[in-house]
Amino acid sequence: MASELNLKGVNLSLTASTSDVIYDALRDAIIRGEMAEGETIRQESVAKLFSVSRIPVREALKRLEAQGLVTSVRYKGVVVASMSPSEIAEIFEFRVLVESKVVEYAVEAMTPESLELAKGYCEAFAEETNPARWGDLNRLFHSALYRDSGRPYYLEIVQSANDRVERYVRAQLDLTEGMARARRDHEAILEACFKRDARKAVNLTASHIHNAGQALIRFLQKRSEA
Amino acid sequence: MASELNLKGVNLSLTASTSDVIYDALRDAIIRGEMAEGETIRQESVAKLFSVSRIPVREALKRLEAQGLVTSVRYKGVVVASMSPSEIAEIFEFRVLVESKVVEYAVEAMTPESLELAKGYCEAFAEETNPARWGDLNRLFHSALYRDSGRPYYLEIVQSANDRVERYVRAQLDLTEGMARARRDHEAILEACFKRDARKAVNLTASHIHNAGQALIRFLQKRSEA
DNA sequence: TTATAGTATATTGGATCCAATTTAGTATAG
DNA sequence: CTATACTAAATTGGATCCAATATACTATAA
Repeated sequence: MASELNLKGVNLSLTASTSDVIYDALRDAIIRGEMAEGETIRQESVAKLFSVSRIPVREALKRLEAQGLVTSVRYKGVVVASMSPSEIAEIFEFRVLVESKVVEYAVEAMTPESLELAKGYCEAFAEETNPARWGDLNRLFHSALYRDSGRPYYLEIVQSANDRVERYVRAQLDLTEGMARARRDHEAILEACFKRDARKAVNLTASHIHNAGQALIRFLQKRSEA
Repeated sequence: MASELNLKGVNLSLTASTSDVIYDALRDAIIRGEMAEGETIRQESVAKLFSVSRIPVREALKRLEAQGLVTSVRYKGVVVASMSPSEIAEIFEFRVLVESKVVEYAVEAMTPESLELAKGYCEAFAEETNPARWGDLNRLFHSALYRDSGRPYYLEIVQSANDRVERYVRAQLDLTEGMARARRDHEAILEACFKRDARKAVNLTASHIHNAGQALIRFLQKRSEA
């Protein structure tokens, strides 16, 4: 019957199958960095965790594979995908290209509600003391800025790209300097949006993402040398 | 043991599972337009076609769903995804943005082999009389131009975007004017690449995709009015 | 002691079976 | 004749079972 309930603005479709639930949970665990890269995901252990058979687990894993979040080897299993610095750098470069465009489209169309929403997340991000929440608030802030772009496909792609590097972004945010810089960047971007200064919002978004990527690469190289 | 055989430049990994084979076949059928949009795909009929059970079919369908090529409704089945003109227009706009960049990166790095390959496909495209082959040659030509970009992630995204609109592009190519225009565009782009004129190659690629998108939208609107 | 062969266990891929739900079809009431 | 309620068939989602393969372990030989 596809009944739905709308709760706190979150739309929970009751048509979700077990496989969907498992997909969401695994995706969440991966992008949050709760599973180490290279770690193999055992079908049986996931199945036990959710008290189901391996069938829906396997379907969830196929979807994660299609999204590039895990890689699979026949008769061996799937492992959490790991990315080389150059792969990460490429994704950040791509994000600069696409998210800049999305902001450009969004700024002129941005509703007062979206601006307020973004402002709220920006403040919450700046005030949040629990590092575990920074990643969420960071994404919520950017999503709020993008939502009025009128470009659902771009947003889908942006989400997918962000999923792949999310774990590294979070590691970067945990560095206090990374966090401080992100906070300043966010405030500047938000101000440009309030002023409907598309050009400025685009440039600030581009450099925000670019700089985050550069810092992240430096961080990863430092860590690999140690 | 992951043995592989390399045949005519195509790398056939023998590690492919049944589910992979089915995924490839269905994806191919969908993007070639061999299945009507909105058509529901019955698990059992696909399973019979490949003489297997529904299990690998379901896994293949999950992957297609993650790629956006089909949409699924619980207990009803999956249907071949259909796109509205505005969704198609968005993808073409996106392709202009991303593929232009890819060409820019590729032109300077393009090897003589890639140039010859592109030339070969360009000529084959121009001379091919069987419309069913135009779509393949069109994609092979563009892929040849992109392959030296050094941006595997961009290429992944470009492929995914093209998959979604491929069926419509083919319909457009079938219009003789569409084909004639594509041929001229290809030759001009190729010439710019041979001359290492990145700026020109970028501009030509952008307008090539842009114009194809515009023509396609007009075509679809005409057809819907009739 | 170490390397190798062989066996046992663990794990994945696929087939078959059952449950939940939808869809098609039929009968009945108005 | 049409609309509705009921039943049967078709279809999907999930569980359990079996086959194929990989990994871990053990024993044996040098």
